[in-house]
Amino acid sequence: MANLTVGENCGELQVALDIIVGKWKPIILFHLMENEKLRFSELQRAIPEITKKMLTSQLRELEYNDIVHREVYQQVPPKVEYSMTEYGHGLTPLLVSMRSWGTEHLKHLKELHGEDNEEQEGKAGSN
Amino acid sequence: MANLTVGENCGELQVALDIIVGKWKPIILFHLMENEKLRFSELQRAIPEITKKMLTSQLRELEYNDIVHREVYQQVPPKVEYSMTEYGHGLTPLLVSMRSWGTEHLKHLKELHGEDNEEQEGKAGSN
DNA sequence: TCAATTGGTTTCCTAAAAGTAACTAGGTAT
DNA sequence: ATACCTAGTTACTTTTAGGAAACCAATTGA
Repeated sequence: MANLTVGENCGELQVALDIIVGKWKPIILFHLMENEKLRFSELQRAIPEITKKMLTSQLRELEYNDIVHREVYQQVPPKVEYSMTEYGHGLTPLLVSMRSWGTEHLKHLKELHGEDNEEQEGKAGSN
Repeated sequence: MANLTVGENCGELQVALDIIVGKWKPIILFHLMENEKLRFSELQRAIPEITKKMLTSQLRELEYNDIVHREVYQQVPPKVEYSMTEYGHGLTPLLVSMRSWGTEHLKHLKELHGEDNEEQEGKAGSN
């Protein structure tokens, strides 16, 4: 992981970030945090906008990182269940903290900029 | 912000994520957390690999979100100082927690996969 | 007169992330 | 015989993030 050399101390933060960024990972994780076990198709139904490809790839990355467990039942039609690992549950407090901070920040932003301008959202629009 | 409708409860997490993702934001934030005030050029020197364009855009987003303050001195050659806002300091615990978690996770990954395979790093290499 | 200074902006380009849609296996129900 | 089911994979396209390099303005110092 090349970014480890970037900063004196922030490579580790990137490690944490890498696990939860990816447009779909947070919502996948919250569903798994709330549900104990979910089949592939249940996740698909819970997150209708996600494609199979994305769901698969995000789950595989989470599996690689030992955050979720993948249980394959040898039967037809196939059945695969996903669940948080014991280790993965250690991520929960962080996720919850981030969500709380985000909730407060939304309010803060509305006070600052008003809730009208839904366009720019801080991405410094030009370029 | 379209993602607010994605999940019942994870849009807020995305809000938090949006602020700290971006290849350079964490390191910028850590420098500002440690330094009280830094000029644009000091940040450039502190993070040599970053381009002006990236530094500018990341700082602007942080400024929009009231995390950093931008102070312009009307003089030539220009002088601009960046610092964490009071509000921005509220982000520090989260950043520190994420870094800690990342540090531990690196160890965990090495136990699982060994420290040899530096290639894939969980991005599920095929496609 | 001309280079050096700072804090940018602008245009163009590449690489990575994400989306679309078609295809697959193998057993079951019609 | 054929359509349907699940949990994917594959090939291709679009979108977004990020990078390289040139340009700029106003003043100072040589």
